[in-house]
Amino acid sequence: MHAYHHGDLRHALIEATDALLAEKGPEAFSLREVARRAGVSPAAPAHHFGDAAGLLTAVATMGFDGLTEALRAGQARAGQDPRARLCGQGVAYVRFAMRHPGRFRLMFRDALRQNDAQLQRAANTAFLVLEDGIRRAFGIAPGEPLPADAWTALLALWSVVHGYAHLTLAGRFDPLCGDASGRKRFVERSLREVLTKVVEGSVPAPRRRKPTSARSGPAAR
Amino acid sequence: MHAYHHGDLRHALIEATDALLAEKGPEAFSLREVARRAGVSPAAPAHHFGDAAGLLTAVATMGFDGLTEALRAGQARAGQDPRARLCGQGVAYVRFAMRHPGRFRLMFRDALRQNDAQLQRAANTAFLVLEDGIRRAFGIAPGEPLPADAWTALLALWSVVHGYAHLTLAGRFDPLCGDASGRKRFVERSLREVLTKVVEGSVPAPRRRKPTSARSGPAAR
DNA sequence: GGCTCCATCTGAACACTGTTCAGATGGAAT
DNA sequence: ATTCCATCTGAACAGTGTTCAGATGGAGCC
Repeated sequence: MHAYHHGDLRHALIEATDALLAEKGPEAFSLREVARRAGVSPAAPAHHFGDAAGLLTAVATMGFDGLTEALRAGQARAGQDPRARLCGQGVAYVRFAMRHPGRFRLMFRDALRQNDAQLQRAANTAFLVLEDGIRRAFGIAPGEPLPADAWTALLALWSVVHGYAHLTLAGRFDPLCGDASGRKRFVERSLREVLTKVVEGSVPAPRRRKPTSARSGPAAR
Repeated sequence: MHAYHHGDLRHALIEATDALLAEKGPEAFSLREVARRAGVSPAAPAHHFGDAAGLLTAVATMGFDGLTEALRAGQARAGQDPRARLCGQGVAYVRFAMRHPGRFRLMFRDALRQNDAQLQRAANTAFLVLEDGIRRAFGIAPGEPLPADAWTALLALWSVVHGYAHLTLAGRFDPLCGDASGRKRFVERSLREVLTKVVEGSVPAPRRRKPTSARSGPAAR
């Protein structure tokens, strides 16, 4: 009954791709394999995504949306102190990468359609969460351009979490922990220290208020 | 006369691979294309490298050797101040990535034979240059284990340069500079600031000496 | 109801990939 | 001069992404 007009094959293909990515990694991706898993002919995906790159781009877009959500949650869980919130974002960034290694690595490949509008929007949204955190910490209103110090802090924070995530996934830290099994423990212990050092080095401490009220002033939205 | 026994086909294949990587990137690598460029049958590489992964591993190993050299040079060019030397290494790391994007991206793929002895040695050697810089800055003798602060600084520095390099190559900073053409200028301007912030935040200032002698004391080798 | 339309999916084809393997080749050691 | 053997070929196989004419069947219209 549903050999044709599968329902939403589009969604099924995206899910199958994500599953394949999760268990075999992005290098082992195969369009035919995905079609096989969705129980469909190898030519079927072309009609929905045009290309293998099209399908991968859709999955990566979903990935960036997930990252955005994770960053927001990590930020919110960290309380009100702007620097703690930035650390919360950083931890969330790396945790996201460790929880979805295939997805994460896919998101920064050039096998994607880099000029796809949806992808650009999703990636930019994730980036804006970080920028928003920086604005808060530096007391810059949403419209204003960032001063040099803020740019530097933004780049430093983004680079450090991205590098940490990428190096961890590439197994480059494995000789430092207990060879890939204690990886999680190692990350939980060392990442926080790295983050606080970087944040303290490039983001100014919040202006002292009486420790009674938690509000941070009229600059914050 | 040289249809057979090419001389050193091994070397020719490595060079052809590197050239292909430079102009098309690692995602477009093809063993047959490399064989074609070396003027040889598609089965020839198998005898020297066994596998496509074997050839790529050899190229990546060469890449790590080059990175080691670049780090040493960048460190030496920065003078005697330990923190300046660390910044010099960081700049060299990112410049290496920008000069050899394909090579660099290949070096952190999992299409390699990660347990290859040569590769591990080469990668570890590059890492040790960075560790040596940290030892100098913290005044830790080569045999001694690193204290927690030094580990944190090492991870922070490595992560930040790696993340910066990777994000730049992925084009993730292009919206921030003049869309991919001013990339070089942007990097030269912002990287240094990022690096000094991170280094100053996680590496202690050298103990004050009279500004006459440049020697840094008996702790340094 | 019957009808047409059209997005959706198939099946076969094409060019390409990595890998394997029996055999040709020719330099080097005997 | 002859044997040996690392080196390389050519053909084969399975698997890949992509294209395209045609089958399928739901949705909308008369």
